[in-house]
Amino acid sequence: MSDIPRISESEWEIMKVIWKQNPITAEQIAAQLPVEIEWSDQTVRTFLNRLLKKKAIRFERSGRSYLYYPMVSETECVKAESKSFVNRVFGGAAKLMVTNFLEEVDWSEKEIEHLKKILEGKKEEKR
Amino acid sequence: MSDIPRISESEWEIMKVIWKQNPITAEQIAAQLPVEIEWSDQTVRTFLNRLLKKKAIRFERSGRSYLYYPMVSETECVKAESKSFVNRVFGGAAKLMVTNFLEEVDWSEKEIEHLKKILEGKKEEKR
DNA sequence: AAATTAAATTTACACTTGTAAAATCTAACC
DNA sequence: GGTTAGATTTTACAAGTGTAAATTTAATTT
Repeated sequence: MSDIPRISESEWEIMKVIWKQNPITAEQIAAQLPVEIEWSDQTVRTFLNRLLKKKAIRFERSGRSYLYYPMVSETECVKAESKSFVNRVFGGAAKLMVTNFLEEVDWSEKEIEHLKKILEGKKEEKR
Repeated sequence: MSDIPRISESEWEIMKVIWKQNPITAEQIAAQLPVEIEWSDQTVRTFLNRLLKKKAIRFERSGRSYLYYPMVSETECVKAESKSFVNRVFGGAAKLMVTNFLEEVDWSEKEIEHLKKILEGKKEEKR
């Protein structure tokens, strides 16, 4: 198990909806896509079929329509995609990447405290 | 200027070499790709041509071959690609992403200290 | 049971990507 | 100046993507 299929950019949009709520029908998925996405219903169904073929999702028939379920977890996919990204862009140096982002992002004081707390926790673990 | 062309996974490999060293010939690029990449010379040249077409690089003739130069900076591209990644996978929540990585990665104590220092600096900036 | 109709499946088509082979160009050498 | 060898450019082709329209299937309604 768990070799994650490669999910395209558009397919990610679909997956995010399914992960948030499932089982879910094609129609509901179309309705819950972010407003800036303007796909015809057919387009949504095409992506659903491709995700089915890739075994990223499955369905059960219910009345005249299908109920879709994820077959891969969001965590797995996030991990796989992150790995691919870090490899491509940072040559695998996840640490460089995080450092980069820590510096780029505009953190509030509260967030800074939170991050420091995480680091403290990490440090404890090491003992 | 500076609307970054979309650079594919393979093209990134080429770009990384060009960024590290330029001007550079096609042959040198092929030679400097990581060992695990086994592309024929033709393949490398195909990617070079695609990058030329996308205006990600340019060339100057030198003797019988070309010298290639980047037209987009690594920083710009890293930023663009990071943005696309964070949008796709974390719905734009860079902070969530960083938090995620902070927790996932196995940091050494030294690194933890370094990160904390960065955060301290960030905090200072806010005053 | 036939007709209707909403949903899924198949087909379509252009563009990108991975992977080169074939063709062409041209700087250099004789 | 013609030949050649090395380099670039063009062409190729299958798989993946974005975007749907056309077709088929099957649950509902009459």
